[in-house]
Amino acid sequence: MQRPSIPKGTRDFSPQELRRRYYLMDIIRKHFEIFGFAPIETPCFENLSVLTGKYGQEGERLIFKILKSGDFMKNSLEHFDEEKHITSDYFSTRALLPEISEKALRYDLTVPFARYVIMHRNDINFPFKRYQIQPVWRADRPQKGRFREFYQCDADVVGSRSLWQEVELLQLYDSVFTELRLPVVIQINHRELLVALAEMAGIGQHWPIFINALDKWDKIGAEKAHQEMLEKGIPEKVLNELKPLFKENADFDYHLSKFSQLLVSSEKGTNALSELNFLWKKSRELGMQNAKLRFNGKLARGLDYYTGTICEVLPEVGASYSIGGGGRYDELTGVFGVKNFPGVGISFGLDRIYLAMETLELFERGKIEKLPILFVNFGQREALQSMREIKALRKKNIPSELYPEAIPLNKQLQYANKKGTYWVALMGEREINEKTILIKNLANGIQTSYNDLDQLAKDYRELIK
RNA sequence: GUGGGCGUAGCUCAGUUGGUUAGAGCGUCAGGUUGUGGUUCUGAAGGUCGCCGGUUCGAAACCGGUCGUCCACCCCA
Repeated sequence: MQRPSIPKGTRDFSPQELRRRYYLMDIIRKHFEIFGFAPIETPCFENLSVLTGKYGQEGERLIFKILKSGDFMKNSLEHFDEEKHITSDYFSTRALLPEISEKALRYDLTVPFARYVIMHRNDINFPFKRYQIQPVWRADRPQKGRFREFYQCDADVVGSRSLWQEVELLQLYDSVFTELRLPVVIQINHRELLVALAEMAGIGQHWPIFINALDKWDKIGAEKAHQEMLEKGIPEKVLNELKPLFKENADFDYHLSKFSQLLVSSEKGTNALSELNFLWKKSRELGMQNAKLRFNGKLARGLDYYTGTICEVLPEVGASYSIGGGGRYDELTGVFGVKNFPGVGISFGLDRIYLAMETLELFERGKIEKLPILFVNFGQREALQSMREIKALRKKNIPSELYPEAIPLNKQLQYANKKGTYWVALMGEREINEKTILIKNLANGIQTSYNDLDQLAKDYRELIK
């Protein structure tokens, strides 16, 4: 017999894990609503044409394509006989793709949202603030903190160029991570600043190459990055000017003033810097509860569609991968042939937030597992009386349940213990006669006799608060 | 797409230069305990050593292939 398995990079979620995920989702959703975002959902798969050309070369490769259902190869093989196909790369994946696939799993939530906005633009009241919590799929090779199926929690605003949206989104990040008690650093940069730098470096339209090398600065070290840029044709003189700009541990103001001096003659650069300055100043005046804002001139972000401010969230400790990211994309709907729908948005990476929370042991059991009180089953007569009490407790929103069978008490306690139950209720002959309920706290073994259901409910509510 | 590590019980892993019948801890199940769990004691079940081929008198071990998995790069949440 064949052993069953699941595709690599996917996971089953068991009760304890899923409760923790729901806890995170509930908090994120709550703050989305408080900030005035409205929920939408889009299909798990889109027409392939909606997704292609939006994510850059790397991203394109990682889109999961869905095979057509028909017998499409039959057609292809007929064509194969023709001479012109034999000489071409007809059977290369690229050439074959339109023949075998026209749909794909969504790669992120932003592009489907842009598609949604275009299709519903006559019904939408702009500026439109939407949130979306759904899985996305990437045909990446899995590793630590990287899955092929994972959840994104996105909040985006479409229809406003106001920088107050950016300020608000930073506040949103701060609110969520403050409630989660997860210390984070939000790194901020601006796409136009990078473009301006590339222009100054004299490599104009090849700025992605420059950005890519810049992005490696932290990973491979300043010297190697320097060397790589030289090889890519960036003048030594320019590099020497740039170097001090990427100084570690310098504050926002330091960076802004240094860049301003360098880019005085660049309109793009000056504009980007004034936008960054606005974000920085307003965020400071409003105040951030916990999240720390850092300027990072090396932050690039690979997705093609960003045009303005970009940001990335990292856990303050044990930071190896981002747990959120976002930015402004003023031209995204343009690729669908509709202009003037500027957008800006952020994403929370649920799975990575989960990992960071787990590492720092920030999941509190009482907040996450609202486990029911288990009533022991002593027999038919006691079970009926237990069910009466359970019904009353449930009406008070106290989770409770009856063990379904009258097996020996130690077996029932064993079950409760494994399940993680906080309280077991014993209602046997003794208790029925005395009109009481005996509560056993499994954490410490202490037993308390209750004759008032309201008091019992109140104490339990306190316990799982 | 590129590079590396690891596949032995449900889980984590031992297994000597290749040598008879493959082990431990945890977990599971049964019992000591039919109104007291989590501790403890006794016992039991559980394996085509990932798969295919090769070397050998003999392979869990060595070689080749293959599949799976984890990690790193690229990129990203």
